[in-house]
Amino acid sequence: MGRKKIKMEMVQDMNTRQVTFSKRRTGLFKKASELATLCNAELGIVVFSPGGKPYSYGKPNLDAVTERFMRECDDDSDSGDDEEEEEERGKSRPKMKKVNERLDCLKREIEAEKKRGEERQAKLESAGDERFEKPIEKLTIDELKEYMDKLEAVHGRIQGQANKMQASSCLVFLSGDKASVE
Amino acid sequence: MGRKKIKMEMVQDMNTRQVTFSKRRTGLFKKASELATLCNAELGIVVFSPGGKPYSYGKPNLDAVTERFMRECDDDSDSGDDEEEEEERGKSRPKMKKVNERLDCLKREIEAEKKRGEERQAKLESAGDERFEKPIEKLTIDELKEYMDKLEAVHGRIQGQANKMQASSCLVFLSGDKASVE
DNA sequence: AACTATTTATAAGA
DNA sequence: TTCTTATAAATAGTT
Repeated sequence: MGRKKIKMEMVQDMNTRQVTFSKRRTGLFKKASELATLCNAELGIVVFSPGGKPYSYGKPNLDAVTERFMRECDDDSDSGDDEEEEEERGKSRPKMKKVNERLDCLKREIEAEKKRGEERQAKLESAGDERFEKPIEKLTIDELKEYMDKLEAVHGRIQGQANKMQASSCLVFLSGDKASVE
Repeated sequence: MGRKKIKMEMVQDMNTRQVTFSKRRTGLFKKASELATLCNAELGIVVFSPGGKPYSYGKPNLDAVTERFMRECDDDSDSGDDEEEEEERGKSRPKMKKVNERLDCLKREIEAEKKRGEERQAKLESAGDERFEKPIEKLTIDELKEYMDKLEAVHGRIQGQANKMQASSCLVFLSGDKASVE
């Protein structure tokens, strides 16, 4: 439909191709809008120009159409696509439903993990200094004795450690602040 | 473009509307395929018939176009949609990129949470009697002092507790084994 | 971007 | 649904 009939193959001249794209994209979107209006149909189009720029049209809007299609057509394709390679069917489409399920699943995992973590943290905290306080009232005499023995041992080790440390700090002090201790 | 010019409004007669949809959908898909061929452009279309049946066209196939659009056009809409209600912009589109980011983010959260959890678990397990052994060598003098103070305090409390317990055990002994101690 | 000779799409009818 | 065809609409090449 023009001065001449053209062959249906890629337009060679880059400039002409860009012009053709512009004109025909406009025409396509107009046709789309007419179809939508006349038949009260929902529809969405996405096109990438030869330069890679995206253009879209949608009624009532692209998102609504996309979502509806994702939701309703996860498994049934009534499409007339130009698909050459059919092999990896079912792997290509994102499938929002699946993605959302996965998201929910991950969220639940996180919650569970956090809860477990908090419980451990609580235990840890109550196991630290608390160890020196509450439990004691509930120990038997024998347990107290055992505990005492441990304390004595630690006490001794601490004394030793403290002595060693004081000794080295003395050395540091004596050697002035040029030397460092490993 | 037919025997008569028609008004651009929804075709009233249900039957005629269905026919119009069929013809125009065919025309639209043909136009789309021509645009794709002539300009070597990727493009995808989804239409819902008045009866709710979905039809799609895509080159090289719908999924490729959808994914590319999702990936590249999360924020820039060069669209000419018929959107009436603009209020909830940014809430409607699923936005695969965002979803994928969110997914990755959640995965990382889980990993981090699990690691923290394991660390806590490890600490918990080694926090029992180990507390009395390994850490000491790595404490500073000040920390040692603080630790000592705590030990002294516990020591005292244990003594007190032991005394109380011995006292009550004496009472128990004196009163025979009929009485019980609270 | 505008023009226009031609081609193409399609409304109505069968 | 498909075919036919008079007519409306789209557009290739030009300016």
